[in-house]
Amino acid sequence: MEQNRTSSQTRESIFEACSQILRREGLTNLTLQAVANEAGISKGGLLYHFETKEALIEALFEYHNNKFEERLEELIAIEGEKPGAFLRAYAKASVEQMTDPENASLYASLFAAEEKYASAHKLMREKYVNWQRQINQSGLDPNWALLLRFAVDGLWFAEMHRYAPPDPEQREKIVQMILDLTHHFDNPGNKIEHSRNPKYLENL
Amino acid sequence: MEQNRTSSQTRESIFEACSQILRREGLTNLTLQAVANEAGISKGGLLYHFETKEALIEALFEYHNNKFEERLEELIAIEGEKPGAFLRAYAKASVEQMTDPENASLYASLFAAEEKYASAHKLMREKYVNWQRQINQSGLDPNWALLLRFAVDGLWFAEMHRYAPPDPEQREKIVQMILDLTHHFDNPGNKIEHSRNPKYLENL
DNA sequence: ACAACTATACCGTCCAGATGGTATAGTCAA
DNA sequence: TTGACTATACCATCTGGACGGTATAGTTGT
Repeated sequence: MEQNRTSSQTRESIFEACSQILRREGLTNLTLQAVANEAGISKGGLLYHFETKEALIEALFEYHNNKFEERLEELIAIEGEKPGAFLRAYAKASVEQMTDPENASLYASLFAAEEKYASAHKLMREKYVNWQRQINQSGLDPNWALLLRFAVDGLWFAEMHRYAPPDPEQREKIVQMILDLTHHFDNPGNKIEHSRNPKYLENL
Repeated sequence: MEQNRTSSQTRESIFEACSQILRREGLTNLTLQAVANEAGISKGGLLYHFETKEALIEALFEYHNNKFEERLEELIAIEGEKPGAFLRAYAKASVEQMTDPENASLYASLFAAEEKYASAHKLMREKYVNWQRQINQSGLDPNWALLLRFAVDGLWFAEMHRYAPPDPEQREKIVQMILDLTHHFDNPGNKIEHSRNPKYLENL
């Protein structure tokens, strides 16, 4: 006879089952029955672990977020304490995620799920607030840093939805440009003035 | 007796009905019956105009896309033929859309709908390919132009999902930065080299 | 002018299938 | 004994879609 799995093993297999279904068939086909089948348990067993579908999806978001943040922490450690370190780690972690072609459809489905499941959306918004706080504290001019965050997020957006994404070579060049640009405006005392030839351009 | 509306009047009211439902209640509640109620027609009448729900949603995407592109054309005309003109118009049109607070939830729902309705997704991907082509031809260095497009799209992304978006003042500053940055690298002959102090920074 | 006809713009009803969720009774290994 | 399930039956609700029918507008032949 097979041994019963532990609760945490089963939970992990449920998360992977959800992810597989989202990759293959999208959010529409993510039914409780389908998840149970994919995870090799019954629907009753699934509902033993997650009381509602919304609770399942919220936990799924936590699962993927934790993976991303663990990788982010590693990359932050590698970058050290230099100005812009967090932003560079954020860019690298984002690119790693989006580069995996299997992930594009998974993340597209997850973002779509946020529209339906308010708790998942709330979680993501809190994550972004937290990342934005760290971007603000990364020792760069806040406006410049935010512009670079948007460039990263926009690249993610393009890859995720396959909206005219760059080919791999161009993507690499652009990522390198973004990383390079985090090495400027290190002095947070720099004030940005807006004119035809603004100060933040002269400083480069 | 009341006069029948023309087909195009009814279609417009159907699109607006869809949009209102998406703004208020999201994609989950965008049912044929709900759309019919909101538009003041019956479900049968709705299906007279759109044979399937997917056809309705595809047409809804075309409706909103046309509005965006009409405004984009206006702004392109205002910018004239200068290098980067398209990118500036694209940025301005995008900001105009996202600035309207009612639109945030509408667009979030529309993007979520793309995950479910392949024809709508296909339409959007083609639009982006077209915009990207014009960005490439706008007289800026292609890599730099794409980076700026991503900054615009990332801002849109943040506003749409309410992912730690900037407050209005900061948003305005960042938009101004993006617009300013389209005035550089006017010479498409500029080649970008990647080093610790790349050429594209020296040129500024 | 007017009847005959056609096309358009709907309405109201019905339906098979799927969904999330509940309830219950039982299994089985540690 | 208890935690971790399985298996099955069931329910209320909702969904997109198909259908037959109807009212009005416009066109055409005479």
